[in-house]
Amino acid sequence: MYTKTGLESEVNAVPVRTRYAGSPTGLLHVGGAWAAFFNWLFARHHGGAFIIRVEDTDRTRSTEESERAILEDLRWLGLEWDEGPDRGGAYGPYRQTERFALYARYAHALLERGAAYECYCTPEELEAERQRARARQLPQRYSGRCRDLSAAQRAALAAQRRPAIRLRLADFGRAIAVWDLIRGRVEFSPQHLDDYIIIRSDGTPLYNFANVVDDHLMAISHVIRGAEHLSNTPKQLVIYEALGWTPPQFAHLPVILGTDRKKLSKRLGDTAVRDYRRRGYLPEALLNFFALMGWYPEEDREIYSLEELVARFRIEDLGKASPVFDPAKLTWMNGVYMRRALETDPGRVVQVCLAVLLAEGLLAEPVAPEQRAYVEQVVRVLGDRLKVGEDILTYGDFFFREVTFDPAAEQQYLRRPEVRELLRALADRLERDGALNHAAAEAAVRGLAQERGIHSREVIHPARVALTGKTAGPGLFELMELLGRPRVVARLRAAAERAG
RNA sequence: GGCCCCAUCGUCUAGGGGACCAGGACGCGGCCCUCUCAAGGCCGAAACGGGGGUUCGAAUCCCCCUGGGGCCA
Repeated sequence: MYTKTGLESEVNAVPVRTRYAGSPTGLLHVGGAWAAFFNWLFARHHGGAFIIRVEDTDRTRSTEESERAILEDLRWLGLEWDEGPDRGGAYGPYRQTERFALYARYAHALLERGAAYECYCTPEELEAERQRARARQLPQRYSGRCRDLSAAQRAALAAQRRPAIRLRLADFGRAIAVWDLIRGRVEFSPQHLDDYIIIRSDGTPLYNFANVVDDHLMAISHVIRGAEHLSNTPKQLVIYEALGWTPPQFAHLPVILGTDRKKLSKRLGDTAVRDYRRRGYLPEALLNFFALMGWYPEEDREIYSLEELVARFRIEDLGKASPVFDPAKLTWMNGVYMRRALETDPGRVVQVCLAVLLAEGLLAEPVAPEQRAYVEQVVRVLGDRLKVGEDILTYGDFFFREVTFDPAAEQQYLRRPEVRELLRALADRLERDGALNHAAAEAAVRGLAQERGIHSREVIHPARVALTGKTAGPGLFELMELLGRPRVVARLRAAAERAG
């Protein structure tokens, strides 16, 4: 009955159409972005269409602002879609709240065919039922009380309240098999399934129903979604059959986990694409990283261009096990892309860093050309230390604001009796000289060290702390040149005051 | 509680009966480079959850257990 898919069958004549169906109840989650990416890859690989559908039936939690933010982040990632709420298409509307008439129509079709029935139980009664079942450690299933009401009973109840609509499922009579492109055949026995509500008494549709109606009406050929929906699939298949529809092919992706091995949650760090965007990650790095969760296009290789990923994508190659999201590896990968951009397109790195500086309030819009040029210089000096945009702050904040002394650094290099005098002497030397460029800075520092008969390190380390507040960072002479003589001299003298 | 899914280094994974005393990457440790850090180079520690089978032979196939995850308006 449900066998039309077949694992080994090539994608058939049906045009490939995939979709990302998210709820606009917050920012785009990395798990959602990951699923969206695989849908996008599959569609692009097959020259098909990628569709965005907004599942906003939960009106209390859905917002337009969230929808906008999600679309914006998807676009930022580069996952352009062919149809969606903002650009329309032949299968719209693309928001579920605009499709209620369709759900009502098919719910009634189900009712007429006897595949669904009206249920007059109240949410309170049902909740109480569940509580009792839980207390006795019994399966939490619907009693079926309204399944076979007589016309008279129904009329009596209808006089009092509006019914919900339930799908008839528990007495379906035979096993339901899901053919999953990743997992193979998964069989469910309807005895363990429950008559479930497809339309609430207030008329709003539930996920398992709206999803089926939309996927069918939008001619979705491949439903690629998280494994949390695998148990929903048999319930959905019953609707396809009752309505005489051919179901799409299914592929259930593993669920991305946090380092606690639980579903990725905010407690353990950033989980929204927006978080990474703000911190100065590159979209192509994010996508490359996503590709390596649950999939390895080739052996012994991690860096791929988008084109390569599109060309290689095969849904059968996806893994079944749930990957743990590892931000450290993402950061490493972003560094690879940043270094590459530094060589081929430094303007991009500047752009990413600029955004961080603006967000931090260290620069304000509009950014003047000379400010931008200054940032370009800082980026050049910081070089491959910039693994993510926000590294401009971790390694170079002192280029944009007064020095903040790292306590450990100060303790190690400024709390020495001879340092106060040494920094003053360096300031004196620099003040005497002309322009402060790399060579002049080096000459002054090395000259001072030689004069004192000490290693240049003895001057360099305290000077770095004096100028930057840190022990780590760009080369001293480069940063001195960029800082310029007035700031260098002032900071050396100020640090001398603190020292000793 | 019921049903379903999953299981190789800390993490992402390669592996689909002999090519594996298990390969790559991140992270971690050491060394080199060096004014520090970063990058880079070299080296290293680090895994087939357990138990039964099948087989001449199992990380690879089957079963059980254990563990993790998901669904049950």
